[in-house]
Amino acid sequence: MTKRSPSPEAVAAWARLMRVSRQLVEKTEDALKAGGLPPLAWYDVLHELAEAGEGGLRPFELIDRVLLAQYGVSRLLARLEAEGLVEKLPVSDDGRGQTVRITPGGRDMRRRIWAVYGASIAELMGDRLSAEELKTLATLLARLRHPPTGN
Amino acid sequence: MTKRSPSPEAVAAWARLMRVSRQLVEKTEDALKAGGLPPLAWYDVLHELAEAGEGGLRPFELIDRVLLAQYGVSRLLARLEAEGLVEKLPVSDDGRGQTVRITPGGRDMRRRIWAVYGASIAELMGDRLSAEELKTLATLLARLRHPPTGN
DNA sequence: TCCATATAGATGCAAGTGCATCGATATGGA
DNA sequence: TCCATATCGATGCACTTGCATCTATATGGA
Repeated sequence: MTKRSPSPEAVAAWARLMRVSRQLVEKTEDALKAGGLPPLAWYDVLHELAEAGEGGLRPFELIDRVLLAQYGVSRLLARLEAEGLVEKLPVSDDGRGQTVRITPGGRDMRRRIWAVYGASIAELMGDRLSAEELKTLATLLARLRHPPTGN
Repeated sequence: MTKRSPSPEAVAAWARLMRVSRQLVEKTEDALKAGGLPPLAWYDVLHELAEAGEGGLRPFELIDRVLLAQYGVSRLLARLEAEGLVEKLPVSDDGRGQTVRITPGGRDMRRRIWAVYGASIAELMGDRLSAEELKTLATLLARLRHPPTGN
């Protein structure tokens, strides 16, 4: 099988995507640090758990949602639990598993992170592109998803 | 100062951008690993040094180009040197500094990485969006750069 | 029932990263 | 000239991540 070459347009778009996404993450992480808040990954997990409600989520369900490896989820949950932001409950019908639920403290932390995170998004994206442009951008990016029919 | 809230469009575009960029990086890093090749960051540095030619670059010049912290560049260069992919030369007019130059082995490695990297870009971007769409995407992303007048 | 295999989640170890700081040289002003 | 300050690059230490593997439980077929 022969290796293919990307078009100049594909390379240019790739380069922009790599560079800009890293810049935006860095800016946002810096803002969180400046506010004495934990990294973005904590927000992602707390957000998913808040959405999930009282039923909580199984760790393996978090893996694809937050795009973290299995051991990454395991260790992140251990840290969140140590901070009292989530609690782990045994699950009755599967002795191997557990259910992870957000605590009131976790909801509060999620809110505090969002105050900074949301402001960062507003500044870095909302101020720079119109609503129409943002929709176009999201649509184009959606076409790059993996798997193509997924999220 | 009051914290602002991002528009739904900004949040949606942000979420897509974060998720897709991470998926693309992950896919590409996986392809490199599968080929027994080093991470993307190595390519970035080798690419910049190849572009710079025989004159090479000072480490501090690499910092902004590859979006790495000072200590990140320092240690990455040490690894590249240990692999014989770059060489460090003293610079006559500044006793603190050095010039880093790519070696033939480094150029070869760059080529080998590109065979996989380029194919990955072609598959992940070129196959999914038209040239027009790629241009639109790159243009929109460029508006998110930091600093706004920069790269 | 028993056992081979699969799945959920945790973890030891090596490698990478962030932070703070260091040593060395440069620079500019008194 | 001298010294305070700035810049270049490296590094010790703590923490995080990746990889491989482990333990424990579940499942399905003979």
